[in-house]
Amino acid sequence: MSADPAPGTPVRAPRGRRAAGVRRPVYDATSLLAVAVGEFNARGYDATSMEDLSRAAGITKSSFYHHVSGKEDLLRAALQRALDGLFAILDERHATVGRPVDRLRYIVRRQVEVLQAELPYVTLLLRLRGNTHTERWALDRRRAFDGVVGDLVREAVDAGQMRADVDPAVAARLLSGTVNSIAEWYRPDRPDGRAQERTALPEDVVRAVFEGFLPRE
Amino acid sequence: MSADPAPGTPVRAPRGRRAAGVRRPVYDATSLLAVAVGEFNARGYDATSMEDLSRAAGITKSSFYHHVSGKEDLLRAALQRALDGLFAILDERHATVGRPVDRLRYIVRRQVEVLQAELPYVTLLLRLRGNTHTERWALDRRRAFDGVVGDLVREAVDAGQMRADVDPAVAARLLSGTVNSIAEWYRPDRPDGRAQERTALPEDVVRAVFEGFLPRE
DNA sequence: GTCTATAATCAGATAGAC
DNA sequence: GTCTATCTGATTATAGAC
Repeated sequence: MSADPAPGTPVRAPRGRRAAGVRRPVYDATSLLAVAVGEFNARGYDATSMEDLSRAAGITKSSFYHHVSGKEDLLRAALQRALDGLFAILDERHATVGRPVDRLRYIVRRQVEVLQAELPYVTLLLRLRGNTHTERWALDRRRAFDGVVGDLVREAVDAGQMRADVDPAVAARLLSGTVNSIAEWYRPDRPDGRAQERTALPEDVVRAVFEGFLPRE
Repeated sequence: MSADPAPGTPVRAPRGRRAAGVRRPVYDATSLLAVAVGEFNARGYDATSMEDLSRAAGITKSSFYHHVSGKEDLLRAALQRALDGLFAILDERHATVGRPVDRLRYIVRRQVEVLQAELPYVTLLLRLRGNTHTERWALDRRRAFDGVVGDLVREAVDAGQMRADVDPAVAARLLSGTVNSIAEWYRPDRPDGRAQERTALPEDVVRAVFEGFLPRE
């Protein structure tokens, strides 16, 4: 911030001064990624321009480019984070040992938890259309994850631990679809006193999916 | 490419000749809508240009504009069709009389059937972000539909016809999410002999959602 | 009804001053 | 690190010939 403009300089407010009390955060690549992902999710990746992103960050497009290398790299970084979170589940102990149906139950619960914890990043992942190389890479990785879950469903059905009168392939799709659909409505920041809903949701999903919505008898 | 126009074919200038045997269909607004919706779903609405649409139809952009008034009007027409299909369900007899849980079961089954029958149009509806006035209008209508279903879930829970240990609001979201997620994988044109899957799917969904994936005892 | 040509605008990205 | 100014190409849409 320059102290005073030279005489004759158009009297502009000192560059970068903001409304009283509104301090611009000090950005780095990570915090700008968070801003960008928020915008991507609000408008859709393709409908969001670099201008939109920089405006959301409170700087110009050029300044934004000083921090990030481009729109698609932002996307890649966000999708990497989502995929890392999901694949980490598959390495956890309860996902690798035990009856297939119990491993499946565990993975579903953890999938909901990761979705809650990394909501914007997972949301972005779930909305990909596959237009660019980056999107197709992420879709492939996501399909690989679903493939592991799908195999587990088949195992559980074969072992008689899940109902056999629904095609295992269809069951796996419905299972993934149910979990993923949460990204379309779950919002962690409830202003009212519903904070505990967060911890209840994974168990609610597991119950609903495995036991159904009809009352226990 | 093509040697001669077939007899009776209007003799058009050589421009726009097509590969041998590839006859361009006679387009009207409806058939171009079908083409457009297919492209919208493949790439996303925002990522699809009018150039993409006209190329998919086999005519130039200008010719395409001769038939349709613009990109957003195509979207509106498609969404109208999807919404009409869904709202029609709510007027059917089994959706209006009987126990709440039975009406709900019926609506879910019919929702899957409409999704199958109007797949591209419903798919487009389910992917809206709300960027334009048209999109927000459709989202509002869609929320109204979900609201009716949500009220019915609450009624069923209050009547003891659905389990009460899952928040009715969450149950309604999961229910809608499960049904809607079908649009992301169901494809009516299976080349193999799986044609009957179409009639099985609605019942599979109803069973899975209401009874769960665990085996019957 | 289809075409070529083009207008008007906006996109992602960069140069270079400060 | 941020800015103004600009480049290049794509986008929606139209004009007007055939």
